[in-house]
Amino acid sequence: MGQDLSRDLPITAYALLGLLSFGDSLTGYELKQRADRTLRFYWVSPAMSQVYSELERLHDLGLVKSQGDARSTSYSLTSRGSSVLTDWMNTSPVGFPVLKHPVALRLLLGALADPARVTNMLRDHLAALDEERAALEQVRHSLEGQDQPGDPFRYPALVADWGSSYFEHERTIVEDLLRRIHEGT
Amino acid sequence: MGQDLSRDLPITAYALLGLLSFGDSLTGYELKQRADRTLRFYWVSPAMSQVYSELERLHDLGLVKSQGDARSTSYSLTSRGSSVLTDWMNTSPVGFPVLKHPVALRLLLGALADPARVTNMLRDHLAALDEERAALEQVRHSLEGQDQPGDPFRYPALVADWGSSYFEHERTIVEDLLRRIHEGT
DNA sequence: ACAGCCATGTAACTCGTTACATGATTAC
DNA sequence: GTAATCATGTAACGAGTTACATGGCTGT
Repeated sequence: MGQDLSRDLPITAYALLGLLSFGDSLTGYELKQRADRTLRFYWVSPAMSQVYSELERLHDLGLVKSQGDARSTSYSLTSRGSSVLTDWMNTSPVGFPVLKHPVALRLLLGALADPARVTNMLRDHLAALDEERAALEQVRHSLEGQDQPGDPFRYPALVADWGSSYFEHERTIVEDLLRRIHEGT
Repeated sequence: MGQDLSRDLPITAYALLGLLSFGDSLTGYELKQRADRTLRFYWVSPAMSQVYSELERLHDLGLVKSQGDARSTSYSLTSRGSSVLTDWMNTSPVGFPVLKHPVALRLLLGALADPARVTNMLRDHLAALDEERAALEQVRHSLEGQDQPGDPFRYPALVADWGSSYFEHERTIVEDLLRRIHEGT
């Protein structure tokens, strides 16, 4: 029982530690909500069941401590957890982003599909993009007033701006593509 | 033996079928190279071993046919493979992109890291971005002359332009972030 | 001779998902 | 009372990875 301390954790584990690094104590359920609100834009929001199993592992490793009963347990970082996370931030190899883009993948094969399907797909993507962007901007607004240098949410604010700008630009690209597809017909 | 025909294939299987939909016949090895050159920008380039196992499954399902011996086997689409792929293009739910962005994830937690580390990370990301973009633009150039409406590589060209524009914009965002981080210090 | 590429696979393993199951608390 | 939300887990499974193993062919 327990975990092999010599093995590296998956990045998702560090991400969850990161979500716990803002000073509060969260239940698995709340942690999942926070992941849905923020983490999902730059990483992935793990399934509920994975949140619980990951918390169990982190607890076994002594990186988080729990309080409360079986009915409702909340977790917070231990000092070891905090130092492991800081160490990961400072020394782990970063790597290049991986994008799984089902719209681009299908556009690549656009010749195989009904032309109307391609157009609809891109239009639907525009709508989805707007929705996601609105959700992200809501998060961004909730950080206002605590987003200046030295404030606790400065970095989350920077990342949220990054995401917004990404969504905004993606919109203009897709609009462009729609135009190019139609002028050529 | 054989595969359960009622089950859906993973998207990666359709992606591989898609790479075989340009009329030629490829070995597993060549298919992996094509994935490394193109697919990796919008999806993921599967490991060598997965390419082989996926090809075996597609063969079992009658979606690709093989020619050659055990020394070197090349695969091409069957008409069933082609119609399954077209059907997937026209009817499958598309879904929103998933981005796993280790740089953004770490920037979110930037407060925990050495400030120099954050800066270096972003600068390294700029360099990596330029490399990736150069690779993609090389692909794009190889499509020139066959990228007009009606040409075989029109859609791949559109997607390559999408990718280029994405890399370009990501560069400007990161440059902006670097500026914002330094003016606030 | 030796390096590097072409080519094909097997085995073990982890991550992460979906489906399932349970029950308490809160709001209407 | 009943629906939604809060809360926690188990089980089965699939996708995809890394490590390993093999061997032919090509260029120098």
